[in-house]
Amino acid sequence: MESQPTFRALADATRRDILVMLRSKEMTIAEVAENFDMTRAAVKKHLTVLSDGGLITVRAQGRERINAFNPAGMAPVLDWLTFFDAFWDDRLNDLKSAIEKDAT
Amino acid sequence: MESQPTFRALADATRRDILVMLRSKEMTIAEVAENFDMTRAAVKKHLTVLSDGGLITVRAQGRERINAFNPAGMAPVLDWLTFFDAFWDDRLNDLKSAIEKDAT
DNA sequence: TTTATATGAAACCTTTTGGTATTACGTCAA
DNA sequence: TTGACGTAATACCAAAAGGTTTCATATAAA
Repeated sequence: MESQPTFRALADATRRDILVMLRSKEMTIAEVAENFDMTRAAVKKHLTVLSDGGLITVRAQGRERINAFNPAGMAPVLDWLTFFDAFWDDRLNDLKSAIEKDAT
Repeated sequence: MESQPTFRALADATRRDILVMLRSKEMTIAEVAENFDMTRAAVKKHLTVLSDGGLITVRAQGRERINAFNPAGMAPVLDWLTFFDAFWDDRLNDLKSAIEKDAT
């Protein structure tokens, strides 16, 4: 699996913000663009990069394009991070409890 | 905490490779450079980016600079990833077992 | 059918990035 | 002290990245 496009997609703050937004709700390009101080064309470029990185899926609905967060796209990043066992070992409990707390 | 420099540092494949190398052994700039087909100056730039991202620490030892992996530098990335609870929920068991297996 | 809307796509611009080459500086060893 | 060595710093270059503008196309609505 080619992880480079995924890491590249996450390297930009705007794209990370888009992902956080899409995490809770699917959105059209125009809807995403409303949240940023840039043109729709620029936002569309970011969405393309996110799609190339496998982090979102895009489906057509009439003349609109529905962008949705794709959790599975995170896999390459997670796989890479598992190289750092000691780090994860220290952090795993914190992470787990954070998730469990959030699931309350 | 400013996470942008950390995400940026991880966006380049050469820098990720350097991190994997430093994970098991501290190295001077020249030692790191031996493993890549580029000049020491280029490698040094990558090390500077990694340092800016908090992913490595650098200490002087005579005329040499010892570069060491800094696990704590991963924190911003991990913190950001915890936004995606559902994803982590699906993957947590796999990750945990992978780590436990590796610790054998 | 006309017209407005949502997106796609290309051309263009500026800044950043990844790389080289060159030069200077501090340190170790003979 | 005199080189040799490891690194720092600078100038420079090509390509990629992030953005805008403009125009074309497809669909929705009047």
